Amino acid sequence: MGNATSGGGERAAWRPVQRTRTFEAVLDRIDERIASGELRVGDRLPGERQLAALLGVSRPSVREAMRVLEARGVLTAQTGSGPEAGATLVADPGRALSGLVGTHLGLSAFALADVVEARWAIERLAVENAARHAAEEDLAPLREAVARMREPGLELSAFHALDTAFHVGLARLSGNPLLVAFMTAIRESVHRYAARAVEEMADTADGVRALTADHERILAAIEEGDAECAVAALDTHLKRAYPGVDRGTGSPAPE
Amino acid sequence: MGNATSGGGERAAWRPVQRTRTFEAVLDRIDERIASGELRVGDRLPGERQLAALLGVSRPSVREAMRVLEARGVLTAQTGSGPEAGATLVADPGRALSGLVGTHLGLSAFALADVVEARWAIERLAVENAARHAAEEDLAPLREAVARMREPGLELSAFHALDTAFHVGLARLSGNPLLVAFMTAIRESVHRYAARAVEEMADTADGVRALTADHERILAAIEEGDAECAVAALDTHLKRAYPGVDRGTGSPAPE
DNA sequence: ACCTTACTGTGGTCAGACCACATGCCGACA
DNA sequence: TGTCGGCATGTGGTCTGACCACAGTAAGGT
Repeated sequence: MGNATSGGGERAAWRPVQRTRTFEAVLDRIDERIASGELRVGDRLPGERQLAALLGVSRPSVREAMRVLEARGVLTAQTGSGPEAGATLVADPGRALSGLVGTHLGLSAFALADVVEARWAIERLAVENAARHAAEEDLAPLREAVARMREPGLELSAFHALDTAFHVGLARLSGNPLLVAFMTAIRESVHRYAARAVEEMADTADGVRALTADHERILAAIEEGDAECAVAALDTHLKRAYPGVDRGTGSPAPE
Repeated sequence: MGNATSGGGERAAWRPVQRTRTFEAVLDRIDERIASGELRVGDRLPGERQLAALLGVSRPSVREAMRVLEARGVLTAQTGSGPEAGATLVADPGRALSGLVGTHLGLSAFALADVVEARWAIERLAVENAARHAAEEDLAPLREAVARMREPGLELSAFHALDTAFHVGLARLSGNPLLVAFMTAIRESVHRYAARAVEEMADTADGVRALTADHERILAAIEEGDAECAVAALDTHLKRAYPGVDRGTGSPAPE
């Protein structure tokens, strides 16, 4: 087709043939089977050599496609033999999103304030949903996290871990896996790339106490099913944790 | 752990040596330089062969790391020679997020309602920001998109393209690139994976008219800087476009 | 002065080999 | 009879070296 430059009467613009690298073709084949439901979480892909033979490509091309799927958080690979070995489909969007957001933070494509702002909106939604329809038994992990924050002599890193557990648990309560992925990514990438800076608040015993009290208020509001109050408590909490970022709260900031 | 079942007196758990694949090591090296600011958008990486030599690894390992960076939307590769050739750092989180969200949608790790719900929260924030501090000249693209929606005999696909342009443009007005990426990803992946189904609304001329009127209302509210009204108009719009999804609206934001 | 040609360096692809690892079979030994 | 050790097998992980298509660029011929 469009190879011949001979003729002269073409009026319609030539549609440029876009080069498709073979690993992208492999990716498409796998994506098709995922979209059609033939491949589900827990399924294993054929071995790299076999898959390469089946698709008529080389092993490196298959492997590059694997790396992309891994970067999307839908594949893990195990060496060895036996039923555990091979490439397995998983659903781990959190890790994948962390890498994405983290790298873009490093590139300054996102500012820290941008990320915090988006997180704010996401978490408001999560808290609201949690207050509306959270099952009683699902609250246990959150209660435990908050309780541990009260333990005396808590290490700063331990507090941060509990804080993460609390907020990710909050997202989990919402029942929306996308929110969980988002919260996981934000916590991890902000922690890795923005280092301290943001979490200086928790440096003092008073800060820890205040933040913990916020957590308790949020949790209490969710237990009572009071969405409005829960969101308000969240706003207070985030305003305390990120003093530099006013936006994202909606109305309380009349500029 | 439990690898060595021999001894009996170890009280500290063995820290399992985690295997680091060499492409991950390469990735770390590049990530470091990104995080430290040595590598910025627009910079080029050394050639694959050279980079392999510099890091003491093979070219395939370097290439696998490249594929991951590409999947994160921070790298593109051009063949040929000259100043345009080679691997260039970019910031294209939208495409990367699209692949991620799309694949997870295909895997049913996310439900369509989950994605729409998150989008709702994100777009509320975007619209609010836009109403607060959008520059007058930035509104032009949106005005044009809306105007074109009024053209008679509009193809369905054309309407969808304009619709996408409008909503992504809305996110752009917010000044938060993360919101832009998110909106791009949602539009594209929902369109690819959920196919029609969701957009049946626009099937009728009446539907198109109603949705276009919504757009005009949103735009008008932003022009007047009335954030509250803009968000309300957005809610109306999304409620109309996705009748099945009630959540995400929360309360009309009283406080 | 212009066009053509060959060169160079880029990413893209391939084939084939070897390694480390994990399992499971099976024979040797107690 | 039971257990332990080692081999066979198959997995992903890695490397080497080669070739291709492509896009500039410089040298050469007209």
